[in-house]
Amino acid sequence: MKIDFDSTYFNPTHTLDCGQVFRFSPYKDGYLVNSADKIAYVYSDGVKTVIDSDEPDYFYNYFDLERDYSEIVNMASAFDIPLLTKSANACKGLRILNQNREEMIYSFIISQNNNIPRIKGIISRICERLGEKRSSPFGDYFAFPSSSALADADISVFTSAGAGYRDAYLKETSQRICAEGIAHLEALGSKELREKLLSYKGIGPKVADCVALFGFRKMDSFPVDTWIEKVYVEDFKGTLKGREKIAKYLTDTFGENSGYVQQYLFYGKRLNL
DNA sequence: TACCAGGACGTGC
DNA sequence: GCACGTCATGGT
Repeated sequence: MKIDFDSTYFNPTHTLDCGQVFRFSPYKDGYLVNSADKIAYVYSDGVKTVIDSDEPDYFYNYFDLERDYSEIVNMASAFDIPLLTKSANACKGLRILNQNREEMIYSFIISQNNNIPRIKGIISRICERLGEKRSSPFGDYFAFPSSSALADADISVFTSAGAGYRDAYLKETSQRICAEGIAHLEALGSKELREKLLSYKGIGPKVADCVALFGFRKMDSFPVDTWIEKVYVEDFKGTLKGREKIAKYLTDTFGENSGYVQQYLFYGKRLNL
């Protein structure tokens, strides 16, 4: 089943390449996108962006298609910060995804002190080895492993996939989630969720903010990594020391718009706009 | 070779 | 509470 959307505010490249998602690959005129155990083919002709999937409802929500991103771009421009205005207008089609929560937890544990191409490779190999094989009109693929599959796996699976020292974090946190589930996280407010996430092995402030933002849609989260730290120093002329203090300053400044602003700035800085 | 990448943990103070 | 060393791995 296909659904289409105005491509001005839905650009597959911007949306997938901005660092919020790690499981996608070029395919024909666009990309194959994997989330949890699902797959979609997304492509654009410059006028319409099309989602082709057996799970249209899931991906309608996944790509946040109910939201009007013209308002988001206007909001970002209104702050009158050069990099932010430039990035928001160059990346009008960047949308914040609603991703699978457990997948976000494990993916961003892997992301720490790592780079995006390598993160994608590690996740891909873990899916191949522990995820269920599925078939689709676009070919076979692997689902993201369940927490029980991760918890039961020998730790060497993570190590040999390239996870390095993060192997023990994956093992320990998957065992905890396998035992506790994550349903109790869903009702929490941003602050309480962040605190709870920090109690998992391998989740620190930055990873917690990414999980809260991309998995739980807590838009008052502002993940501060090396790139945002660079933005803070170079573009904001900030003088605060320490990522936690910088994150507090940025969430105080941008409030419920933090998540959108963060992605524009992160992607814009990486693209050297 | 040393440094960097969507940092977090353990220890010492 | 804060500072600091350490933790795999691949690319530049």
